[in-house]
Amino acid sequence: MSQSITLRDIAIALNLSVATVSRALRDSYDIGAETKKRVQEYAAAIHYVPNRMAQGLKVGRTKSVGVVICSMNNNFVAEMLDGIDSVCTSKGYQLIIMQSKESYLQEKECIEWLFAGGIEGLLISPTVETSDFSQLAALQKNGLPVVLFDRLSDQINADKIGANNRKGAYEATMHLINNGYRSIAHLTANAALSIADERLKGYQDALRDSNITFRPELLKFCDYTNSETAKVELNQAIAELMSLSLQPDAFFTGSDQVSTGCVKALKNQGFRIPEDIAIIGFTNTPHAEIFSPPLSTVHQPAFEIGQLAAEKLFAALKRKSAEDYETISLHTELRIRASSAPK
Amino acid sequence: MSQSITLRDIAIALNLSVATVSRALRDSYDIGAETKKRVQEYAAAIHYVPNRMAQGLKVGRTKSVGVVICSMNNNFVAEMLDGIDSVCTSKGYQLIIMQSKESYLQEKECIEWLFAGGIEGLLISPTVETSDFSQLAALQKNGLPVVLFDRLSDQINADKIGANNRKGAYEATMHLINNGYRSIAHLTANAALSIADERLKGYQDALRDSNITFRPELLKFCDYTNSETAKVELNQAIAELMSLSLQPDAFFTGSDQVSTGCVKALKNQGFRIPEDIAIIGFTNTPHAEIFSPPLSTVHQPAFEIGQLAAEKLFAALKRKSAEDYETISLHTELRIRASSAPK
DNA sequence: CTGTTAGCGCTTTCAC
DNA sequence: GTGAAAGCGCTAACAG
Repeated sequence: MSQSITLRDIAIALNLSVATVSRALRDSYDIGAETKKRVQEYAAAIHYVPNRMAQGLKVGRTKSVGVVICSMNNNFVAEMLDGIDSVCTSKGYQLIIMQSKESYLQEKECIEWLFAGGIEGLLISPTVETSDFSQLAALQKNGLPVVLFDRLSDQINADKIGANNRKGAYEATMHLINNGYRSIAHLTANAALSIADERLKGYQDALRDSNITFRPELLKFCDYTNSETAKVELNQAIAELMSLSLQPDAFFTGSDQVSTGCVKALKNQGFRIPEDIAIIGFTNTPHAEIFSPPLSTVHQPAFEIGQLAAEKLFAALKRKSAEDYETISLHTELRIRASSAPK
Repeated sequence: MSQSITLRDIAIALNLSVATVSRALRDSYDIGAETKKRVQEYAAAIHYVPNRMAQGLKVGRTKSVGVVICSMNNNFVAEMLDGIDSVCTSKGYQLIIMQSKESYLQEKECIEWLFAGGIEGLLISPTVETSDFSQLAALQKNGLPVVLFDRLSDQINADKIGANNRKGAYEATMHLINNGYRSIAHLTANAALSIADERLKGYQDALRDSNITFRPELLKFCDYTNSETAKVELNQAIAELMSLSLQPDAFFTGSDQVSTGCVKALKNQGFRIPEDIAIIGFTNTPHAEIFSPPLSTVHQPAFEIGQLAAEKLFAALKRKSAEDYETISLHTELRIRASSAPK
């Protein structure tokens, strides 16, 4: 139990009242310059830290915002966080990051912890499991601005910032088709994710527009919640696809983990890219260009998503009475490399 | 300003006293089952969240620990955080992550924010700029357990968990020497970092033990604090090295960013790996095996570093009177791939 | 079983 | 200019 230094300690040491010390530290007008200096120097010397719990209790809320993400174990999320961070820093707000690890329960606890700790706003990218948004809605009603980013949901009314996944997926699939591929498999993340669904739709749009019939056996969902089983699952999915009588000639992969995982698995199983199988994937890995072969990607404006989400949050913070919610989709960018070279 | 629901609100609504409501929610022994149920159901229905600032003020500190890292924009850090997270979750503690962005000032603010918010322990990997540890020391004296991880420092007495960087660097350099390379350049991160220093020492140890004279012109520091200038700096460093009359035949790279950056830069400048220049680097990128060519790496037990650091923290939390500090170095692992094939 | 009361550390009127 | 006192929301004696 850490015994912190309190205002009272300083007051006693300096033979002043608690009120005076408080005012001196907050640089209040009506405190003698001499006293002010004495107090401030003493406080600095003993590394006094005001108890934010007491301060927050008294004064309302704290200059901080919280963000809840599932995991930051990939570059895409890290970039979004950087975007959020840049805005918060410029506004003089502290950013508190918590991981939900794809667990709805853990997510609830994070949200509660953050709210109970006095954040002024919340940025969240929900877990796969999350379908009940009543907790968030309740907090919103209590006046807490909430912004969803990346993974969005219709279940809640709020500002939402994400990538235009459907369009990105459409373009990626079209690119493969234009390069002569016709049997395009789609490997993607957990079906419950909004982003997975949108990407699937984009993929199907492209097939339809190109008069290619959608073959359900070419669609594989890989649950990347558990990274231990994920690898096995992915390897199996690929094995199944590649033993089809009508083998696919290209993969469109719908997530970061699946994309890089596929390249790894394909190489391990002895397939050549793009000769045996072409591939393009949704991933922001900065290493795509030094893969063997360089990996074509659908690149998401991760930093911008984070930035915009944070800006929306601060805007909502300003106007208090939030009602005119907005959903914004940012454009993705096709980065064509050797892995999807013309057939 | 979010207006939260308080115990008083519930008390009034249910015609009870605040104390009774509090006890009912904490499932206290001496509350009627009926009342308890009524209170709990009502609280859940209106999504009551206890104000942690008030709670913390009253009861001491909160079940949470803080971690301050510079950036989580790389896999190594993310893995360490996962290690920390796993321990915290199993102990029922919340983990609050804050980024210092290599700024000493920002770091100070993070630490202050966390402490003021009532964390019970602190895990920290200091910034490049950090040389004054008096803030941390003061908090320690106030009873806050502090554990350093990855980036360590002699300037403070605390538990410290890191990789055996010197040995890892020694092994990597030896590996290159054993494979026939003699002009081994060392590109590494900011000189101020303890880990950079240790890796440099390991590199020099290996040269000495192999009777190869250390050539200062083969040593390049690349400041990766600013990722915009970093790329330029790295490209220039490589250009300088490769235009030496006594050109290097191998690189030993001392950090995550430098390692992958080097591969990129070398390829861009048209050098073949390992024919023109071999390379082995300190990095935990999960993609090393699908690089072109697959990149030899010194792999750090990132998850374990995080795990051990967190365990040390909880141990210190238990015994209160921390004094017998320990520094633990975990072994790194050489992962030999094609980029450092025999000359 | 439930209510009353005090106090955690801080800020902020209101006195002097 | 400085001090005294109230109160933020909560918990924990102490009463009843």
